[in-house]
Amino acid sequence: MENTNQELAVQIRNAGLKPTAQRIAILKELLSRTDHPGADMVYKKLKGDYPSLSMNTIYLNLETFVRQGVIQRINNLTNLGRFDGNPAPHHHFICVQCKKIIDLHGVSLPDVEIPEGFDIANIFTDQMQLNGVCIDCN
Amino acid sequence: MENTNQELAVQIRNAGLKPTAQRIAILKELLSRTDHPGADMVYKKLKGDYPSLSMNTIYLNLETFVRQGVIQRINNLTNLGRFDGNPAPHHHFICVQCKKIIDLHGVSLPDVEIPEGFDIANIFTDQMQLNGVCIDCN
DNA sequence: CTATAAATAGTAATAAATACTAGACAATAT
DNA sequence: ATATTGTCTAGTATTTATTACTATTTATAG
Repeated sequence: MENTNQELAVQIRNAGLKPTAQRIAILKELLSRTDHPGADMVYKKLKGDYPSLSMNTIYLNLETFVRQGVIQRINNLTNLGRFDGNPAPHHHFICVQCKKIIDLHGVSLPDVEIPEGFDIANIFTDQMQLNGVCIDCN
Repeated sequence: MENTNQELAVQIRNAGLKPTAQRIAILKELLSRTDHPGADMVYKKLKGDYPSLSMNTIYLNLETFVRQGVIQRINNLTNLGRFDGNPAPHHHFICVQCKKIIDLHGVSLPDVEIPEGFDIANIFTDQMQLNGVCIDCN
């Protein structure tokens, strides 16, 4: 179920954006792969077809797509290393706005569907990260 | 329940490390605050008491502490922005070793204790990040 | 077709993290 | 006490990710 450029253009226009060749290519690339790439991975892949493509364009458009709800950023959390003096497994809540991190205690196995060929035993079910908006930012 | 330098030194030595003044200061700082700081935040705080302190020392020792299980890194995930072409809320599994990201579907509210003054309504319970080790790395 | 507002490319700047090296320090053996 | 060994720190240099800036180009409304 590959998306045509036509369909992608419509999707982009519906988000209130101009469907440029670069945007279509970036979105198509994101939709065609399942590895949740970063900016450089997208760039490396598209550079062949669009030699003049700028890294800056990738960053700008990824951010624009996120803002318009066309895609989502997975680690909106923070690009900074963050540490916890307590090494015991526990959950963390991360405010997507101010990047505040709050401890959450209690242990439970979330009821998620486990993908084919995937071993539930290797998930640290006591070390989840929950995203949201903290009291202060709300 | 402030830890004494004595106690911290014991803890560091138990982890097989030399309890240097810098290490004690870094660990004490991490244990005394609840905001899960990054390297620069620790540095800024300690620079006053230890003018000769190097940023490099912070990085090295934080990593050393993590390796020895004295502290934990919260976003071991990745230092890269990562994106998902599907904007619909769903869970993600992240391999702490190879940084692979895998979609997990299904929605459930994990049974965690909510801290005082915290609003459960602001947690995106359908956008959790689960950590673990993927099949390939295991 | 033209005007204009938005988007891109390219370069430069910033910031986080890592690499490297020389020197300092501590523990132990002599 | 002195020498020896290995570990740790400071300081600088590098790499890498990201953002900022600006001139040029492109898409689209009029």
